[in-house]
Amino acid sequence: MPRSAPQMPALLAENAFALFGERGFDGVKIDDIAARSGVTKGSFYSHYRSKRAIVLAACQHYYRTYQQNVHRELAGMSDPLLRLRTVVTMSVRTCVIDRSTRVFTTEIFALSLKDEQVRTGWLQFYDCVRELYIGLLAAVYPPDKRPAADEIRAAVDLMLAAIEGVKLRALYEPHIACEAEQRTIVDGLMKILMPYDP
Amino acid sequence: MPRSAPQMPALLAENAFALFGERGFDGVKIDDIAARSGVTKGSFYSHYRSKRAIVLAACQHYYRTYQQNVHRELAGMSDPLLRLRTVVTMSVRTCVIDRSTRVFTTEIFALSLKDEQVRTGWLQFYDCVRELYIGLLAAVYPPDKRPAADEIRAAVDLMLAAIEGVKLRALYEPHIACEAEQRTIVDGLMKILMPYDP
DNA sequence: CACTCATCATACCCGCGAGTATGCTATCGG
DNA sequence: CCGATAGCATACTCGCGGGTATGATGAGTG
Repeated sequence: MPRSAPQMPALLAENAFALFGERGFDGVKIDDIAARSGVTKGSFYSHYRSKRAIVLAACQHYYRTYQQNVHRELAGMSDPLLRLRTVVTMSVRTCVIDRSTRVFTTEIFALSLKDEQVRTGWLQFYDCVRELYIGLLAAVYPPDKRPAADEIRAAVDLMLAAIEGVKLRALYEPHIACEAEQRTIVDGLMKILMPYDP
Repeated sequence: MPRSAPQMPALLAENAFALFGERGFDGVKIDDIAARSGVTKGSFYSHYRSKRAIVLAACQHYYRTYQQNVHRELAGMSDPLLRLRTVVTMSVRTCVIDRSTRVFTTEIFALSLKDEQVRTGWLQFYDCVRELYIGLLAAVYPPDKRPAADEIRAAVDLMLAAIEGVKLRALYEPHIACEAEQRTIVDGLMKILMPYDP
């Protein structure tokens, strides 16, 4: 077998993700992805059947990376409130502050309008994130003071909706998407999750 | 001068808006827009210089139509709370329930990533809407019980952010984007605007 | 050492759709 | 009634980029 086989599909997906985040799906050609991975178009097509396939692969790469980062970060952390705030902070950093990811996810939404598989992939990821937040938020309260399950769910849904809104605002008012504002945003989101606590 | 001159640019913009809402910017060819307007590509280009130009024109058409609808609806209405709720309801109907507008605005966001003029156009529109909401919300309170200006602004910002989130969710869970759910959504948004009132 | 087959490179094809060149036509000023 | 011209149609060009055909290479296998 040739030189660089086993990592190549993953490498292509990773580079595709990076390029898509820079220039959007339509702004990236197969040749670009191949070139950045040190190969040419011909060999690209021996790993992926079409452009759509690499887009899907890039999505999977993003979903996997996100989850890995979350779980790595949470690994040695036990205080429930801190765990919650950590994940909120990560979400803000990933979805709002980081321009590349913002571009990528915005493009996914536009693509979801036309492509069912992209849509279901994102939905699955989104469900995971939502369940994660529900678990983290529930853990903050002692069992006897814990709000009803549907209240928790509603708070999480609202918070996730607000993140999308903030992400959008960041697109138009870039000054809110900087490190300095991060704390303000996180505080606002925490307040949505726990409206009656400090 | 020929037959149907003066309305043609507006007609083209209107049809472009409709088509973009059905199939997205890339899914619509100049020929489609021209055909739907009863002309051919040749004459299209005597009104608009490029595809980008018609996209901009379609955006302007959307912004103008939205504002006209709002002001027409509010015209004979004086109760402040009802005025606020009316506009929220219109926003939900326009942005969330109506699939075509949802597609159109989602595409605008993706395009805004690449095109400065599209971005500034949207920003201007968004500012108008925000100021409109701030005025409507302030009017609900009697002057002596009115919250601080920045509290009102924060509530409006959060509500608008939540609309974006709901719009996004509607893309993935279409069942929430139906007439039946409209009331629930509006109630939720009103609660964000006025958290401590019935 | 031959044989195989996955990986990769080179060189090509081709459809699509934005934009253009050119000429027709009907309305309007004179 | 007669040019002038804006609005329009027809028929083209052409670049771009996704996808393919074909052949080289070299690592594992018997």
